[in-house]
Amino acid sequence: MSLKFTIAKKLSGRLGRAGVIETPHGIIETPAFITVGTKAAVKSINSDQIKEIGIQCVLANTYHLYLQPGDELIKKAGGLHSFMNWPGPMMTDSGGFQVFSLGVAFGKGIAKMNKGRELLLPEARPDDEGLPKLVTIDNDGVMFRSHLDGSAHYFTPEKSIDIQHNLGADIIFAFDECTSPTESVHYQSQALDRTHRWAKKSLEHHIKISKKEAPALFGIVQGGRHEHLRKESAQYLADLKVDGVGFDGFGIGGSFEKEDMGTAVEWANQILPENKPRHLLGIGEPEDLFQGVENGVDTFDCVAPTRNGRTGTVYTCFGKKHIENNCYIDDFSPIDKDCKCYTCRNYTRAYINHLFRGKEMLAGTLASIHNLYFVTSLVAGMRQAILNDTFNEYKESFFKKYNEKL
RNA sequence: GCGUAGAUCGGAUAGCGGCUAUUCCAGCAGACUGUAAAUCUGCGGCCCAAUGGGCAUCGGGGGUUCGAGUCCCUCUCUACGCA
Repeated sequence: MSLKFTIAKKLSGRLGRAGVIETPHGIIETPAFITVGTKAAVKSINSDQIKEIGIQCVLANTYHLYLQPGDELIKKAGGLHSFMNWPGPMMTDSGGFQVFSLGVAFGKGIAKMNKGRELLLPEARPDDEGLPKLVTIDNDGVMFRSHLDGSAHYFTPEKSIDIQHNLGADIIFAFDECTSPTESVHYQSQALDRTHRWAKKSLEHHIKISKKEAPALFGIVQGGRHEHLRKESAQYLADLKVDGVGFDGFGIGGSFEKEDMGTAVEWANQILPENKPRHLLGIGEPEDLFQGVENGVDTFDCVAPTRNGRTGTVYTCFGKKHIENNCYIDDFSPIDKDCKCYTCRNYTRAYINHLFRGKEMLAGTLASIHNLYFVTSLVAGMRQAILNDTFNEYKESFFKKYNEKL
């Protein structure tokens, strides 16, 4: 519990704020975009590149690293920072998202963010036919069947915390159940009770095993798209104390209908204590980042910049583009002419188009560097705009171009 | 000239008398939000009163058959072998 958070300036009329989180491995100036390095690697990017992009913090994943190479091995390596040669701040996710992604969402087209409300209609819900069951939830924990080799693993809050302590990130998360928006209010409520019980167990166990250089622990707000559940969750976690000690900060989780995300975040942040950092889990498209910041989110992590980059979609100030499309074959301009990233300073659309068509590994690297720079800079710009009292202008001028879709 | 084997979408292939011609690659487009992901999805001949329907199509031509990419004849071309 070595986390200091200070607010430098608030966004007038909204919940947003600019601040600084201090961790044992350095500071995070917020709002900040944190990149995902699931298996102790930001896919296709090395540490020097992460640094050069301006990324302040990397989030790795408990579930994946527990399965491979094992948290004990990473502990033996001296922890994640040393193992992956990343000296800056780190977070680890608890495995709660895999309860969702390998569970209800597995193979059924339910995502972190969903478009349209059809999913909510019972008759439109996808069935389980022919799919392996990889997740079984009970009140004490979750049985995962490894997606790698089918072996069974039982995760409890205590186990997740143990693993995360071994991994050694600066900020760790309580074990939670990320639910699908297709679930009924009744189920969401039951799942929320479970997530709260696990939050308490996570905190208890964390305190019990913490030594001097213990990580900071964030509790995770759930509750789907229901105002009373989101608020109940925020209140419960805000009030939760074990031996007088509460969470160091909070995560906001869930799988959303696109239009529900902002309100769910706002409900939670109206209740969560102002003086502790709030992390919005798994959100990273520009429009969502703006919504998050306005509604009081300090940090975000998301796979979007790297996954999009690796699969040929690049962010530009005029919207997202498929760099592999044939209109870029002989386009010798950079991905984004105003971008200062390594990729845009040195390479053309034509070259990156060629790399993708030729299936060169460098394609994913260059596109990921650009996308990470784009998103990181976008959020850094939001911070600066809050500090300068120009947030609305910043937002307006961004979307004026971004939605033009040239 | 003779013999042998072939010719199926841009390329490579499957099919061995039966209804909707297979798959892969390339091509074109799309998706991706706490990473089952350097992955996945759709399209791929022509026509139309197009959320659907119609007509084609297996080198060319002819034939056998209720029915032919598939069997037969013939021509063309390709590869290999022999002169």
